[in-house]
Amino acid sequence: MAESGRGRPRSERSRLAVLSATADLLIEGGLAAATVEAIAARAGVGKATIYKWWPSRGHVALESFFTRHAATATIVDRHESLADGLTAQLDALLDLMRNPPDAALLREIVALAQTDDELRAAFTEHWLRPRRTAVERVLRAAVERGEVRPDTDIAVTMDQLFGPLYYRLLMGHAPLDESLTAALLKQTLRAITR
Amino acid sequence: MAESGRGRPRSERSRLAVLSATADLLIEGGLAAATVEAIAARAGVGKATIYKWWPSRGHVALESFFTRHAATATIVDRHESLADGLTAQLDALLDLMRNPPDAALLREIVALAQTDDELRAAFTEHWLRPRRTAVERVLRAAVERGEVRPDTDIAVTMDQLFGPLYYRLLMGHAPLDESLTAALLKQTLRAITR
Amino acid sequence: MAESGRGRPRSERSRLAVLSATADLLIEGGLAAATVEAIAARAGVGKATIYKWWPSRGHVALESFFTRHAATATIVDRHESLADGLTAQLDALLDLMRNPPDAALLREIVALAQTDDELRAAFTEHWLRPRRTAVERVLRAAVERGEVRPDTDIAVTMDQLFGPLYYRLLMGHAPLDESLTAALLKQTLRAITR
Amino acid sequence: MAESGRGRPRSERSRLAVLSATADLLIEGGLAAATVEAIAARAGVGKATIYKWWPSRGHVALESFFTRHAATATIVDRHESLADGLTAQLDALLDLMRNPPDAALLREIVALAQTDDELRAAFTEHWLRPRRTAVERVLRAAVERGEVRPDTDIAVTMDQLFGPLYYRLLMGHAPLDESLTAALLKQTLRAITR
DNA sequence: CTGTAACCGAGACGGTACGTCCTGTCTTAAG
DNA sequence: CTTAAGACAGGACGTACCGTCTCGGTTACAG
Repeated sequence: MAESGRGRPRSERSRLAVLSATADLLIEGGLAAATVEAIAARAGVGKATIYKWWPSRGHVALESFFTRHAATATIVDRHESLADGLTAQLDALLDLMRNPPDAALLREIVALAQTDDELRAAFTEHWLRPRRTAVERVLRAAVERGEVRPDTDIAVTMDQLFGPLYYRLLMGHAPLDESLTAALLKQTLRAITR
Repeated sequence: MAESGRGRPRSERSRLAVLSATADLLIEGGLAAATVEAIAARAGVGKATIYKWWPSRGHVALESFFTRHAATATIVDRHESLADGLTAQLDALLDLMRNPPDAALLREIVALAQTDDELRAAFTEHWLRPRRTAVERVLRAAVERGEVRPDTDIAVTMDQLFGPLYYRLLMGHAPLDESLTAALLKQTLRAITR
Repeated sequence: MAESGRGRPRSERSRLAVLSATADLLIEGGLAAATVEAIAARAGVGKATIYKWWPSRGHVALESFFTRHAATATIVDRHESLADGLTAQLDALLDLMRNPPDAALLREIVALAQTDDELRAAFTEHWLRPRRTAVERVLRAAVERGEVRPDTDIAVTMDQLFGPLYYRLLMGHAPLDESLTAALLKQTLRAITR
Repeated sequence: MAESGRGRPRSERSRLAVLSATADLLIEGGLAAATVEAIAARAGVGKATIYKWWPSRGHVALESFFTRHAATATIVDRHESLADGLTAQLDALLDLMRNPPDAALLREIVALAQTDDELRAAFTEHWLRPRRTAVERVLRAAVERGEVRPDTDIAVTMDQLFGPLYYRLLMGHAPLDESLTAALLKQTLRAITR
């Protein structure tokens, strides 16, 4: 009953200015520099405009981060072997984590998400889920082919693949070096294949 | 000699008042409530005294947290079997993570540590390391007994045991239920035993 | 055009709340009690708002002080005789200095002004200048009437009228009693009239 | 009754170190830099030692200031003429006020004295009084010689001589130039001589 | 083609916490 | 009993952001 389309529409111009300003600030000074005030000033946008379209600065950063890394989520979609499929996903994530600016941002977003439930949900939904879904497809295909034991707990298996990467990223107790994904994969395959 | 013992000595009374006030605030409102200002006010202590002895509020919270959980680090010290030794450590950590106040605090400390290198180092050193050391001892003993393959990467194995717990704690993509440690253990043992 | 009138306009409500809170605090505890923090708290205003519109707490106190004493500056504006004109101005200032709260505040403002150039300039401009201008007009009129010697140094004459009052106020070496202005006037008239 | 000479005597070494450190700090950064903490640190003295022997930092500064300017108080002590005696005193004070570091310190001491009654008393007693006494002696001698009218208010006369100097020093509304004392003297003599 | 609703930039607002500085008091060990 | 050292409680400082608000002005659909 007339409710849509009335009034001035959202300015696409502002949306892009915000995301671009945020990306710049993130590069220059990390999430700490991407305050709402700084973003608004740099983008030539009112603070209220930001609050109107994003729930918090974390969401803006997240959207900016997603935009840059949309591709890596869906790397695996072909009839790859189990090992190749998993390797592709893990290496893509490891590469990202080994790029200092990306790693810093990822860490800071996870940090922010600990005190911002909405952000944590968004991160889980739009960052973790696609990657887990891709890996899950690979694993389920291998189960069907009989390569992987049918009683395997898929969720736990994925946690044992991804978990160690985030664990090292966040805690810094051990390096995220190139051999890591191979070692993870080796042990995991031994655990889940017949 | 001389140089030490000069001047008024540090007040143990204040130290305890700070830690006690912090513990109260953490319970009541989480890390967000444990501001330096609130701690100082509640403890009847000057802010400068806090800054003098702790580098940041995160360290105060960390010390308060450690004090409460000092015991769990060294649970395993007997001639336990491989499975029992690992289970004991993992379950102790899982129990802590399943206690909402502890879980919330742990998450917030990890979050703070992402933008406070000194805090991250302290957390790694005094929280992660003792637990990893205990598990490492169990694993090495099993290697020597011939239970575990000698070419096993101990560090990666520990990451596959602990990592998934922190991963689920921080991301919230899956529950931290009682069956988790069992599943982790089952897969890991299959991967590392002959 | 444009550029002015942009953004939310300054809140008159806040301005008045600040001045009123300051006046209260000055009465209750003198300038020492009128800290920026206390003013902000009492006025229900953010500290930043105070810093935005006043360079220092001294300026707030000064404005509050001015508001109360705006009238006394322009007492003399009629065709008064030389003696009456000067007496009116001096007595008005002496009355103020003999009122303990006003005297205390005046002393403290002068004190603050010694380490705050901007405040000293504001005090000179908005407190001293109007009073000196009024007296200067009286003196110049008397010069034109031939009552006062034409070679009289007007500035020094005013310093000899006002100076002793501030000198006694600030040093406290002698009382500011009612006979003071009469004595000052008597000697000064003897010095400057033919 | 044994009461004196017990225990360690006051350290003259410390007293001098404090005064010397204060003098240095006053030169370098004015009274603002001469905090009790800074003096103690520079002098290699405990803060408590300062508080034990001086009521406030203002008194330390005052003593340091006095030490440097002890001479000027008693310039006049010979059988000088009225004009010469007054001129000598006024010019000595004006010279001091025209020396920027001295002027700044004098202003700041007067400022501090507005909120420190003990300091104001000390300043009046040891700074103003000797100078006023010297001038008073000159004036009274002139009265006795019949040069000055016997009904002259000596105190007010001195206020009209000294007051304008402090007034200009503190308010800065007019310069403290060389002609000032001459003008003051000219008018004052016209007012008080027969 | 005019009214009106939703948007926009600018930026002021009340708040909260920050980390620093200084005060005046105190608690040691050394002399 | 004084001293140097220096820790202590307290309190104000001036700054930085937060998230909300109030302006004047713009945009575009609806009547």
